[in-house]
Amino acid sequence: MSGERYNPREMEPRWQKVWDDAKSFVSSNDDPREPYYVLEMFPYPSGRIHMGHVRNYSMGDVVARYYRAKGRNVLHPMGWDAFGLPAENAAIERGMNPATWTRQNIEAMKAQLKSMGLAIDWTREIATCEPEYYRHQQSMFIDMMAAGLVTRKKSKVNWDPIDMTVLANEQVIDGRGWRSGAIVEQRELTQWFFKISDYAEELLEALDGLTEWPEKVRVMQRNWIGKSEGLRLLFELVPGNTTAASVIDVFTTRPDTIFGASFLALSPDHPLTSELAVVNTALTEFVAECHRQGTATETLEKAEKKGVFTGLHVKHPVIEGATLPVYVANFVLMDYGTGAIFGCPAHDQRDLDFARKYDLPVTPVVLPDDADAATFAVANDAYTDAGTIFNSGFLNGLSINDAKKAAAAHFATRSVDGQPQGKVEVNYRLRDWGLSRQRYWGAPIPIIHCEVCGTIPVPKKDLPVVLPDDVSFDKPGNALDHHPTWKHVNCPQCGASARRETDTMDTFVDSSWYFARFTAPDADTPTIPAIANRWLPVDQYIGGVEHAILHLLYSRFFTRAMKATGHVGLDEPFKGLFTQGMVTHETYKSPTGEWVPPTEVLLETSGELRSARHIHSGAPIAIGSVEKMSKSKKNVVDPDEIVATYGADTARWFMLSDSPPERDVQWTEAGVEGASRFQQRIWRLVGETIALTEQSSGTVRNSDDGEAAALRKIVHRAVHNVGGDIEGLRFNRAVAQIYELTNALVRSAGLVSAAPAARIGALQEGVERLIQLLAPMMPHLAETCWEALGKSGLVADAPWPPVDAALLVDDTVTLPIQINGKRRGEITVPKGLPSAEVERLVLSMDEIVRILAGQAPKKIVIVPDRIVNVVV
RNA sequence: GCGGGCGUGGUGGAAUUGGUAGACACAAGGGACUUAAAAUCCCUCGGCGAUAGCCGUGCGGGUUCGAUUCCCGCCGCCCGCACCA
Repeated sequence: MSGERYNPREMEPRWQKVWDDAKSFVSSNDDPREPYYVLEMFPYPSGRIHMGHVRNYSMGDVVARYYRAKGRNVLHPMGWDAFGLPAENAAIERGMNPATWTRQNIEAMKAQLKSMGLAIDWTREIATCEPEYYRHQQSMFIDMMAAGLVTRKKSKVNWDPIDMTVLANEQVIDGRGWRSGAIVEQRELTQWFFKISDYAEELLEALDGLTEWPEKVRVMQRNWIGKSEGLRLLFELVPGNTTAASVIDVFTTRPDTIFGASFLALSPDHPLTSELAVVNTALTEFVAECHRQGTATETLEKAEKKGVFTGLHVKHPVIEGATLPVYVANFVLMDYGTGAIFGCPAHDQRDLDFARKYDLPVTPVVLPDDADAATFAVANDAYTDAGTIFNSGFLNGLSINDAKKAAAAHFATRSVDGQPQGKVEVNYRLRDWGLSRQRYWGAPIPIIHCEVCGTIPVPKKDLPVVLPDDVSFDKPGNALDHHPTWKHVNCPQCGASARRETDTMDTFVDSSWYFARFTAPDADTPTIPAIANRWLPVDQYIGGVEHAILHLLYSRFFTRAMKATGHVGLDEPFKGLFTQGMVTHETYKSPTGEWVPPTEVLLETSGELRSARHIHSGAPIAIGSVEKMSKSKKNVVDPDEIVATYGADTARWFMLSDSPPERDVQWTEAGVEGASRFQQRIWRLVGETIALTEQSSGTVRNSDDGEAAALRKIVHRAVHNVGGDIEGLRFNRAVAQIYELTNALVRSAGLVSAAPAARIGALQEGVERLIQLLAPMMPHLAETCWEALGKSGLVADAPWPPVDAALLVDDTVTLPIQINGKRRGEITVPKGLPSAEVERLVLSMDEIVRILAGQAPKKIVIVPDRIVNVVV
């Protein structure tokens, strides 16, 4: 066997079959060992895996295989986020049934994933588009409805005119649909909502407990929930106004600045605005203009603060006899607070811009600590920092915080319109989760609309509500709604003819609980709570940061909703979260400016200079910037081709090397070649080791010498470090450790032939450990080597090698010697040698005596077993 | 604008609580083997000097015996949010 190159194309399928036949990665719910649940975000079955998947699943697989070796009962499943629009688009473009298209894609991608040799329990595979899955989702929807977690309401919603469906707030990015990129319109529709806002405070507070999540994601969620504490304040309209309303309700976080109020402003969408606009044409025009500008404009920040006076005035709430004009202003949002504000120009930049434009008074009421009350004035920059309240009657002299409290207390005791004028209120930016989608390829919402009985949940015995197969997509819009018979049913309560809900659920509902379904994928109920509670929360969840809000926030809510309805017993679904970086690649452009795929580019180097030309035409190619792999820039590398050329292990190894996993990794041909060479190097090392062992058979293996002892130390250290790095998800460092160990073993193998047999024993043991360390990352190669070394069983089943703690510590230590902080030499001394002794040794060294040249040290700093610094 | 992160050789990146900066890898250069190539092996590889010297972790200060690490002030890049009252 030695001398031959390792052939991954031959060995990889072989081991995949062995693992399959041995059911190596099937996990049992009855296994008494401590469970460990590792999960990568399940893929959308687009038809082909991409390098991002390879990176994601390589990481998860290392974790899964490592904890298996550590003796944990590991759950590492895989499924398909299988509902969604691309299937419908394929149906429209190719006349294929969405189910057929999706199932074909799943088969193709499953074969690709299998070729990666992942340690996945395929017996638990689920696809969200199968009735066996979504029936439970429908059942939970009904439970959640009964628990008051679902509502149906008419509201302004985001309408995507290309995908012809409603989108949740979280799915609108910069005013555009997250999938289609179309500018989103506002429409009034009656929709189903999950009451996620009921959990705003809980979802916010629990973020502090998610210590194994990236800070970045927690901050993003915190901002998204957007808590602010303030005061609801009623302003009385001055009698004689042209409206039936008697008060305007305002939300503020700065009640301390109330004495500086100089106007009120309503949102263009405020009900009072609409009422007044009926008779006020200037206002009507202004509102229309605001709507034209919309929310899509990216220059909102720079947009001029504009408004129209309504003709109304309100009483100033704390200055007797004073009134404030009421405007409609373009910068006031209807969907935050009450849709109305009071403007305090001196201490809010927007209010100041507005006041300057319309010549409204600017009265400072917060005095900076170093300013003079007699001269302090606000010019073009509002003062928003700390200070003392002044110009403010009963609030004078207070700090901002004390003044907030005092103002709140004041308004709580005053009454307007028969209610307290001021009420402390907490506001959240988080809106309820609109889940209705006007599309076919999703889980049907299990509701029947009856003229007599109203909206009635489908009785559970009638679940699932199955999507019809015989649909046509010849008309735009919702194919379910166009189906000739599907929606016509009888009311389950009164029997009268009724209409099925034709909206389907947002696909983010599907992905909000799949991790729980994996724990009992064949159960008759959505979960088996005792089993789910044992596996959950997911110990390590791995995926892209693009789901920081959408999927991860929804899942956190849904888990709570499942708890409220008795399906699980926990709040947080993911204990550890890791967000991996993207896979990038150089981009290439032809002389005519077209993108050229890497497969058509021939790279050349002469010295440090790199150039490229077209592989066929020879035309020069410009090497462009490094970008995320994307079809549009054609800088994608197909995992299938990599697996076919180099094997899965090489691809996995490269994905784990060099770049820290949370950062982007650049795919390069040279890098893959390097990974492939390393694979061969391991194989040669194993071959050499076997040859050496055979030559020395019969000699005593356990005698020892210094070389062998040194090698053992290196090996144990590597085992210790690699384990720690995998647990900390520092795969790049684990890889570097393995390289170092390999280098040491190769060196040792080169020296061993003329050496005592003891060294062969140490070498052989070291190589076995190396193979075990390698096994989570290059599992096929590791099995091949394990077998060649004559080890019984699979390395996949071998326990993680124990570490002899005694071998992790040295009995001597090399101390750097600094003179005035600069390294001037080193000394090797027994560990723990008293400082006085170290000092004596150092000062007697020729080297040091020479450099000191007779100067007497002022001070000698000795950090035991660390460093010596001589100060002169 | 607000929030988060980052800045180290030609490149990706290492560096416990402040303690030998540049591990490991890639690229490059030189050499060995070979008829040749590939593969493999050996050597060099932060800069300037080239003797045992000096400088060096974005820039400028500071704290310290000692700073990539801590503090203050700048500059630059990336990501997220963005009229949130």
